[in-house]
Amino acid sequence: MKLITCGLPYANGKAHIGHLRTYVPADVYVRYLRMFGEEVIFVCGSDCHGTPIVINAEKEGLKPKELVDIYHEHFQEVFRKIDVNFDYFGRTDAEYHHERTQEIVKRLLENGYIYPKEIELAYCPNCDRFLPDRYVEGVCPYCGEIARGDECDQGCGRHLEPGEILEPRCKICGAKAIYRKQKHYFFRLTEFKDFLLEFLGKLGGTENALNYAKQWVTMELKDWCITRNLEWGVKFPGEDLVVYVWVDAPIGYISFTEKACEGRIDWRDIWLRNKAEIVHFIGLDIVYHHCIFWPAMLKGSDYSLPNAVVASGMVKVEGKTFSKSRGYVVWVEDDYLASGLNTDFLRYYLVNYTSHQKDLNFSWEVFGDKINNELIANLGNFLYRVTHFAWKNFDGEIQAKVDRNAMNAIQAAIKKIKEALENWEFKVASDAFMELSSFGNNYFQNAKPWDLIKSDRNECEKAVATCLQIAKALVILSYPVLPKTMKKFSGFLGFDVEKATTDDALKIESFKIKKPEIPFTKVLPEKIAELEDTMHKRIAMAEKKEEKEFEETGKETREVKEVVGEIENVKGEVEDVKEKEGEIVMEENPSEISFDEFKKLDLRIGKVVKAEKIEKSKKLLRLEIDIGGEVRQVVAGIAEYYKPEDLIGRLLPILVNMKPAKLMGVESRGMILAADVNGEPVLLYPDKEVKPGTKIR
RNA sequence: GCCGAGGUAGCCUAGCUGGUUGGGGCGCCUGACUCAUAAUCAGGAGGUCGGGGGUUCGAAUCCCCCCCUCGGCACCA
Repeated sequence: MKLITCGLPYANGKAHIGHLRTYVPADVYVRYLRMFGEEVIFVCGSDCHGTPIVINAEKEGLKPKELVDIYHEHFQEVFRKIDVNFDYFGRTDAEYHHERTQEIVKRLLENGYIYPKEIELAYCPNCDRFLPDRYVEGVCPYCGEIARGDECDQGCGRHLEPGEILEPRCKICGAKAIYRKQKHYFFRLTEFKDFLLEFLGKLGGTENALNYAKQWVTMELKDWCITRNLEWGVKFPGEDLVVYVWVDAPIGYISFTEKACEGRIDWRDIWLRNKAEIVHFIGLDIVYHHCIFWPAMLKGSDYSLPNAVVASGMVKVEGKTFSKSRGYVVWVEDDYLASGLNTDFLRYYLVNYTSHQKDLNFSWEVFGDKINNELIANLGNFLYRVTHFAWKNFDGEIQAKVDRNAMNAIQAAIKKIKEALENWEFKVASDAFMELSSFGNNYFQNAKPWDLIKSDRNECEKAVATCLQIAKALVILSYPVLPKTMKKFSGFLGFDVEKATTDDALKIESFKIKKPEIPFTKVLPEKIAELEDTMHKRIAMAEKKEEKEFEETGKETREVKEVVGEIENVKGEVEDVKEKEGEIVMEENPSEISFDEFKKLDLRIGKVVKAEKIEKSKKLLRLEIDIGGEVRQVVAGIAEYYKPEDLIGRLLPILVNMKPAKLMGVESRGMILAADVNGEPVLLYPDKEVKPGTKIR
């Protein structure tokens, strides 16, 4: 028995092609396993907790559950339409899931892997909330430099425990933060280091996941704070706290298994008695949670451990890094489903484009080419020409007389698929049936049944029977990738592929063919053009929006912008995860400042007199800048974009009364102002030559 | 800078425990055929296997150095 799970979609946004990159191959894998006679349970569900959901719901004027309902429904609908067929698709805000989570937390407590610890959390009385580390600024107790909550990032680099920092201030409103003691709970991750090293040595799955995980474990592990100050989530037993999302989310794999097993099997066989192979399909961005936190939690609560973690590579769109905010995104519902294209096309593209571990590039042009020239021209055409020929010339009644070579080819395809699955190579599996289809076309072409029908009806029947056998095998072997189409087409061949196994592909029987229909309709070039157009418009709009935002925020100080920017950070997948992990996410602050406040900024034009790279750093330049009679040393993170020699003699706006800081051991007294274009600094220059030291206002 | 994963024809790639002329698919060119969704079949052009050294009778494949891409860590006041 095997349990296959997929990383839970976070219920605060719509499904895009990046999601499908892991769900579709997982579904394909499950369907193949079943076809090979394996008993499989396939579960997934919505991840419903966490701060971003609470905040998003607030923004929309909804309760968290109401927001979750929307996206839970959305994902279910998307999966249904694209034939990703879970045995159970649950949600982590369900009662049964809360129970399971609490049970596991209790077990961890009993086993001594969770301990309480009073921590001092910075709290801003003005904003009336706890402040996450990065929104706290104060003085390092070790070196006296300015530091942020969790780390003396500018001075000695020491890690700071909550409460250590002196003179804490709220970075948002500037008010003095106070410390409030609060009891939180920690998971003893550090005790699992040896276990994890051993465990990862035998864990199966894709190398991309395993290599990362091994790298993490060899580095420093820290005990993990697993409680949060929130209302929304799984209550921590006996406290007015909620369990951290990343604790309860993977437990969904267990709770959803329970539901999927109801009335059939005992889920304990899987999760407590180790009687099933457990495989997690995930995206590359959540390897840490699945290879480190999760196995440690399972181990600590005496549950079964996963056997494999299969991580899919990243998705690119039109050759560019996937990015929602920049418009490089393909939405499943609004783009693909709305286009009316066969959903099997997308499945084929996602599975067949490249190896599961590698980056997948989604391009509408390539999509059209692959579908029309491979899937339809080769496979679709073969299925249709053969069945159509049999129906037209033999009334669909064909006696079983199959060429042995063809049987060998089918056998070889099955073998190739089986081996490919063992290596998580879904492209190779789909190539196997495409090769068999080529074999079929070849066979048909060489046999020339259209000639034989006139000269030797018996020989002709043999050729057709052989091709029909290949067609039947093709329907069966491609069904996991193309379920919708092959379900329908198997009807023309007189069987139901949903009930078929790979053995049926080798079973020789006479055929009764019904009048076939074309399995796929071609993707029209106009359709591709239309979809590309939608995409280009979206990208253009995103660029415009970015410019506008820049204009609006351009007047603010960089510091304010940074803080606001962090909240609005939606550049892509990975950042979503970071956002989800954020300790306590702040609400947006309108951050209007008065003229008096503005006057506090000593902005001037400076002239670069010297510039050099700081050794051992990638981004830092050490600049000496003439700010009018005085030469300041300033460190700027622009080395990736500007050469030191090009900067000498140039004029720059500079914030002179910036608090001094140390970066890589070099003191910086001042800050260069630059436009931030997707993280790329773009320097600004005065319109005319002005004297160094000229005030900016 | 450190650590991973890669760099093979226009594109996606196989090969990577060294050994006959580096395979396949898409695209491209030519021919054949007409059962079929201008589909199919045959043939062909196209590669200094990132660059440079080295080991070897022989390297895409092993060793060293370098370059580039992607990702993680450090770091953008």
